[in-house]
Amino acid sequence: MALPKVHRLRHRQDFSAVYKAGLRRSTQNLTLRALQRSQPAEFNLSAVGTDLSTDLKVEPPVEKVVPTRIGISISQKVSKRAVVRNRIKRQLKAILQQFLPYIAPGWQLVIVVKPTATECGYEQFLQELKQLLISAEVINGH
RNA sequence: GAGGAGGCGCAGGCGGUUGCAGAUUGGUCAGUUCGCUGGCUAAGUCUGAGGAAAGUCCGGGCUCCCAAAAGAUCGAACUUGCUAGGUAACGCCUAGUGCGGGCGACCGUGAGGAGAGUGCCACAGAAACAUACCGCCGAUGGUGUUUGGGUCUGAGCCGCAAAUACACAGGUAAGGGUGCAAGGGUGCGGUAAGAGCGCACCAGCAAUGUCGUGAGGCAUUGGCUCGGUAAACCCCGGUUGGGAGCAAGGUUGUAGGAGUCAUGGUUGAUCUUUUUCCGGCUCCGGGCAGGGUGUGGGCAACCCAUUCUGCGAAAUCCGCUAGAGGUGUCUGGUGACAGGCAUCCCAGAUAGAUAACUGCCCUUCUGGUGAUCGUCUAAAUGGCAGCAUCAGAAGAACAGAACCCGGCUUAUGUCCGCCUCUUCCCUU
RNA sequence: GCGAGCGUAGCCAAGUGGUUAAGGCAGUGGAUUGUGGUUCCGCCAUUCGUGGGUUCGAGUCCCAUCGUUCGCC
Repeated sequence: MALPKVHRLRHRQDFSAVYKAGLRRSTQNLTLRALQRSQPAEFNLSAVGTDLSTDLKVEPPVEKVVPTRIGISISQKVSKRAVVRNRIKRQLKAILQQFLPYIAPGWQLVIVVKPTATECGYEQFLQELKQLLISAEVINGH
């Protein structure tokens, strides 16, 4: 289970924009940074995804659904072994795949993994992510 | 049966469902110079990590810059260093030589020069590179005593002889002691005492012969003998053009020049030679650098193309996966490897895809059941081993491509599998 | 991708190849004091990250390896 390309944050500016303007929530092993991107002005400000914004500009009355985009940040400080880092990323992606339908459109999320997370399992990540998304009010009222 | 040595292989197999990435074929949207390009999408098809992908310790390919290439001398760097071969190359590999270790199979080896020079060798010791502390000797020389001889009446004297004392000059490197190390070792002769001073054997060195492509091996002869350290500086030999690295570089964008009046321009330095290099001069032919705007025509001016320099953007495209490629087979070679033929196409992500669950088979282990032969035993309804079948468990660990290859090193095993050899014990 | 440094007691650390590795803080034993502090005297490294090698001798020199820190693009 992994996220399709549409729902991923892919460029450096995306991440730095979220870090600059987004809100911040954190639990023991994870940190969530989130940024709502519903205003069209913000599209122009952020130099990201020009092809996407042009698509929207062509037909402004039809509210095309802006896809939720998620990035996962995990540094070498968490673990020096690539296998460990990749496993954590895959687990987080699988969880987010389940939550994706409940997330309000237009959010840009970055999940930062803290160095303590090496010992955590799937269940731990599931709980913490749920907690984070609810506290940031990213998940709309079902 | 027990212990050991060396080498090779494998990284379970075939499917299913869901999901991700790429390719292809469609569909659709946008742009278009009508060639196509890009985005989205999936009814389908195909493909999707490793033996180390790792560490980045070496060697290359590839790309750009210093015009390029070849040679000579000097310099610099490498830190390469027994020999022969293999390789695109290597500090890698193969086969050998010497030395060291092991009963052996086998293993290790940073293995040029200390007889070119300099430095260092703490403490101890006399002395660490040329010296003598204790000791031994004191033949010879010196001094003294005694005896004899010579001379002489005698005292005495002596280039006299013998004996003896001293340990003064001196000799010695056997022995003691110190040390990692004290100038070959052992034995016999020899000597005042000793000593390669002489001889025998051994070690080492040199020469000659012989075998080997060679490192070296073997034999003979010779003069007798030289401290260690070069992973201290260094000397010698060898190798190398330097720098940067796929974030190279191309493409694209943008800014500023040049658009030719130079007599020549280079790789660490100097010199020489060559050129399908760049540029210049002379002569001949062509042109007065090209295209456009402008103008009657030209000049000027401006724009484009060309060329140079600087800057920047984006993870859009190319580079970007057909290669010193894999597999099979034959030939040559002791071998590393080379050659021929056939056949195959096998990841290309870019905040970075390869995952989750599951079915059958296979392998191993544990337990049960069954039949039959083998073996142990005096004997078996008992034990051991194999076979068939059933049930359960395990199939892991180390670890994730990021331009690509060749090595090295490190990590790792389901009590993984296979082969060869060696030592000891028991039985025949 | 390219490059540079550091590992020495619980902590901070010095250390030309030559004793059983200098200090400071901390710890600990004793003395001083009626008690505590101060002060004074002691003790504390089974060996210099690990494994090989060179050397008579290695924390130091060489090689390999592990960990860690930092720089540039």
